[in-house]
Amino acid sequence: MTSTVPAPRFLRVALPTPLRRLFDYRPCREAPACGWRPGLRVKVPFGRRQLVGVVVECTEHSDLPAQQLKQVHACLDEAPLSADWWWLCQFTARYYQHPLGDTIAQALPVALRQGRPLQARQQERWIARQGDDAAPGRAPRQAELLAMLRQHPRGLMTPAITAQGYTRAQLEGLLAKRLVDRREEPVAAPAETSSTRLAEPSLPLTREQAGVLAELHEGLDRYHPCLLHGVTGSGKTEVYLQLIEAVLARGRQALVLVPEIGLTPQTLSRFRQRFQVPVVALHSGLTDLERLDAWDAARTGRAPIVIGTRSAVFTPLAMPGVIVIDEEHDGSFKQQEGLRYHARDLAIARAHRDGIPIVLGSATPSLETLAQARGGRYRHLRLTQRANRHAPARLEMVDLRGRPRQGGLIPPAIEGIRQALNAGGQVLVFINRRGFAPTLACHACGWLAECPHCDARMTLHRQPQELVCHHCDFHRALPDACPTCESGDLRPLGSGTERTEETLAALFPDTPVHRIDRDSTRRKQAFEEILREIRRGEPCLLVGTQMLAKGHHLPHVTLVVVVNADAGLYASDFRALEQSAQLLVQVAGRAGRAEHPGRVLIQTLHPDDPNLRLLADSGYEALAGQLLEERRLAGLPPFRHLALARFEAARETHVAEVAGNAAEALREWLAAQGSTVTCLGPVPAPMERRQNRYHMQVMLSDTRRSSLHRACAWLVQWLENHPDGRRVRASLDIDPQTLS
DNA sequence: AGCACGCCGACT
DNA sequence: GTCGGCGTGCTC
Repeated sequence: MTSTVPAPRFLRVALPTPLRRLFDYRPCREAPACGWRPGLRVKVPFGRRQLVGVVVECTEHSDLPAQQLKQVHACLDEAPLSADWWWLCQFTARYYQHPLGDTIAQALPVALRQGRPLQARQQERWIARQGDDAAPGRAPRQAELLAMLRQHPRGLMTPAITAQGYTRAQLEGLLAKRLVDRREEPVAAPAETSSTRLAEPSLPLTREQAGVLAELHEGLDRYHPCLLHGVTGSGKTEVYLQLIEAVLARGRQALVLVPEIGLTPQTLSRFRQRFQVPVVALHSGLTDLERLDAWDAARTGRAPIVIGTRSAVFTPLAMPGVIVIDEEHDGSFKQQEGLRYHARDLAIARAHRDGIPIVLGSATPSLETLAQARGGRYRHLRLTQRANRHAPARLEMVDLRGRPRQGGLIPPAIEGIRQALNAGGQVLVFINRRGFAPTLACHACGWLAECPHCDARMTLHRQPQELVCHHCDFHRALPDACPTCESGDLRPLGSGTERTEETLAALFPDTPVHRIDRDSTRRKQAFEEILREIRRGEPCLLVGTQMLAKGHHLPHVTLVVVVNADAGLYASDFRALEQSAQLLVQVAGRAGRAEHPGRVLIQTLHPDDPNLRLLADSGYEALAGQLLEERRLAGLPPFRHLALARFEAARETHVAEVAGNAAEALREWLAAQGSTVTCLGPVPAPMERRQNRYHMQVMLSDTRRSSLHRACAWLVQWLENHPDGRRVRASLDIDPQTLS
């Protein structure tokens, strides 16, 4: 095929390698129909292997002599990948200072990264011809099949038909006799067939919801960032649904991002039940090809609603209409390795560029989002009333000091549990450690079970009985005697979910106890099974980690016990308090959704902690205001922006040396530039040794993103060029979520 | 990151 | 005598 546009001499290609540069190639003879353009996928020879890359630039010049350049092997696409997707890749690579090729690789479904053609798989739908009573002559099975198909006016897919015991040959027979039609369509979200969009009517709105929705309707045709700040049970989801209804009515698409744990079958079915149109979900359970199907359905606009977790922010949309970020404060929106992007922040950039509204929903907004709302940059929409009008559960502090503990619980808490169970309620015991006990200690000499590969204690597990490091997953058998003094007096120290479960089972032998943590729900479906059991409403005890706190409707829980609030409240990380407050409020939101107002007991060694008191007496927003003030004074986000350079190597001396050199070089450069950027460190990372690798970090901060960006760019360049850069693994975390 | 090439220990 | 440990070097 010849193109009217002359082929460029060179193609500059981004490839999935950690190298921060592009590679020049000569175009192959066969140009794509559209001519060579940025955004086309190409297969190229690279070293000894073949890689799939994306054309970034078509150019007449290369820094290398033409004869050194290899030729593109083949062009994989007929047209460039979506422009909005391409823009987002470039924005992401620039903002996070990550190699473009690797960014692209993250933003593409695996199947496309591997060079599959950009199209959804097809399936066949068989439809009986209307108003035709003709029979297939002397073919009884075909007649039966035809009768069955006539009962399905919209037709059936091949697998559904063969599952009934019919064969392909019978279908082909009917087709040859022109008694049925065959239609090819994409597997995910086949072209829309229905004219009505709603499958079930919208719920009536409260006055508050209606007001919020009216404000959202106002901004449908422009960039309109909104914080939807609604207490648990105030009906945020209904607002999303009705907003999306309006977006669909304009022929546009909605992208909904939810936390990792939030993409449950219930969430999905809520959307699927409401809307007649295809709802496509992007979650970790999809196969590579299913993901490609979904991606294509979104890209072509066949799927009006796309729901997914963090990585779904990269899904291209043919007609973007709105982005919704549910539980926007949730930490799972930030990727914690490699390309450390924040899906919420990228979504904001995307909405801005597309000129569409974006709704950030939360009962406990992040301080970043709250500051934007307070500064008037985001519209602050509030839902203050629970739809069922019940008062929220109050937080009650329980003083841990000097009280005997059983499985982490002290007598007043145990008494509270007994009362709640006697009243027919369910009780949720929230504990932030899985395993039996945080560690094993020798009572003769004080020895503690430590991980040989990390600066961390090993956690004692009972099922199965062993010591496990939660940082590197190292397992070891339980010692019979202390490795140091040979005493046999080894005892578990502290409590984890397993121990609390055991204690509760002994204290309340007539009540079922369900444990919910990563270990007990490892088996697929196990979590769903337990949740179904819980929803039946019989009195029971639930012991769990954060998994339980987030997003699940547990209408029969009337008491929540937080075993130890102090771990989060007094952690050193600058976001610890914010996150603990969010978690406590979310946990409290689990209690008393039914007829009873519900109680939340918080066990703490510091019942008079001013932050805890403020949260209990005045609520999340009051505490958040206080925390924002502290952040301002401390020069922390959202008032200053941070970037963290992490250094890691097998040898302690190497990390210290290289990180030191890098920081020193950077400081010199900053001084010479007269830059306002602050550079702290290097300091050892909070857990310096992990999996036998040593970690140090250098923190950069500034009030202006632009100067921080320049400083990071310089540091990245230095690491690239300096021989030191190759002796350690260095990575950059823009807007780090934690400093550990 | 891959994947090579390149020089020193315990095995068929 | 080989298989294989991971050190360093390159990829248009």
